[in-house]
Amino acid sequence: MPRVSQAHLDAKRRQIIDGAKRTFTRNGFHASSMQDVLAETGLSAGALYRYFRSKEELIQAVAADAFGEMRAAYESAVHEAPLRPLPDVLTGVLDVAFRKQSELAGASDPQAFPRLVVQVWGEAARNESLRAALRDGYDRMRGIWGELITAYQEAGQLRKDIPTDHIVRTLMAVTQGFIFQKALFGEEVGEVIRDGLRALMMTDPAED
Amino acid sequence: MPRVSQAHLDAKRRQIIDGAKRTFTRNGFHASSMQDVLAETGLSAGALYRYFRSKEELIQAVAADAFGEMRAAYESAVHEAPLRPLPDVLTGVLDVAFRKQSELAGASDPQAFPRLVVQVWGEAARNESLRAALRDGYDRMRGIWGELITAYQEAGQLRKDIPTDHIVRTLMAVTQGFIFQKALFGEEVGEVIRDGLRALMMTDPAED
DNA sequence: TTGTCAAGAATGAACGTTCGTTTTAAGGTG
DNA sequence: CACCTTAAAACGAACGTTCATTCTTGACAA
Repeated sequence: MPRVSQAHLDAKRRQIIDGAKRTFTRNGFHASSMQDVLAETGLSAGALYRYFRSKEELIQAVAADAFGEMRAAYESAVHEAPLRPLPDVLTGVLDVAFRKQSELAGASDPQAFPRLVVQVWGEAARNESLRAALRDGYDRMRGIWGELITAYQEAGQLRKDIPTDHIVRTLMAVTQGFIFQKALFGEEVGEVIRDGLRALMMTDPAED
Repeated sequence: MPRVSQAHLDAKRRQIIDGAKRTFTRNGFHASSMQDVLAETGLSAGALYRYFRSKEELIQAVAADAFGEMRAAYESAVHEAPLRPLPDVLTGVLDVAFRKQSELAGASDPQAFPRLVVQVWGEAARNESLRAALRDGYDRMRGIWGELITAYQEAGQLRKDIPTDHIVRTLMAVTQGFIFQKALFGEEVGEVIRDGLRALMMTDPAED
């Protein structure tokens, strides 16, 4: 019989992941030492190693957590009012993702989450199993977004003679690019992405 | 008076950077040890440390080198035939960047260069001075691309009532997103980006 | 042309440090 | 008391870097 409740165990795990997140955001996965993580969480080595078998496992958990937040943002955009302007949809994805993180870490640096995401990308570029996990997640997103884009195509708002998935990947590329720009340069993104897409889509200026 | 020619010194430096590039591409900056780099270059520790004072300095050099190749690709696109279709311009940027790297490393993995670029992004997210260097480089690109996009706007191919820089940043975001996608998923990018932009821009299907 | 030599370039074992992880023992709870 | 959790010290391995030493180079005297 366990000495502490499951809820307590879960909370502890969360505490570790949150501290590790802050540490890794600040200094990357491999330039952060376990001692850095321990200092940030306020735990001892023994305590942490009860919940995570290795640094590798902790990295996986943090990366999965961060990616999960991103995926939730992408998927929530699908459930908004149908056929609203595409620029607003993309802006919404980034808004949700960035806001979510701020809530979690408590009024944190608005660049924090994008920076963590970029770290995850870098880690995925060298870690096959993380890369496979991201690929699965993105495949799922592409499927869901495919349905969304199909609706725009059938409504005559996007060309029908172009593969839906190509449009999806291009729109996702826009969001990914802006995550990068936010992470590195910190400038505001919402207005830019909305304007940029509007210009490309030749939306009638009178619509604004 | 030096005992060996400047050309020899330069070649040695290039040899180190190339070996370090391969190593860092494979395993990231901080998960690669100096011994990994030494094995890849075929040099001894002392030899390498004659050319680079520290691992940090080597990382900076490799990152600057990789970023320089990207910047060259972006800038070369500006000097192509004016006002050709924007989707082709973006495809051209990525083509140039990816081909350039293949030449250098000799018929290497087509994902190698995008992966290195993503590693550079991750490093920039935690390294202030590298981040500042990237910001300078991107600022310059934005300026040059601004002139390009202004031409499209004045030719009536893009809305004039939207800040040029917002369009530039959005187009750059597309390329950055596809670098990420290529790095992680390896799928072909040229066709996708061309199609995706065409769909967004509502280009008349008959044009194809 | 050849032999000599000073100085630069390269070597690789060894250094002190810090890494991720394990062990040990005290603390706390049912 | 019985048992689990935690803290803290300790571990061997691996890290980035140095340095005493050996090799290599090219100018120059003969």
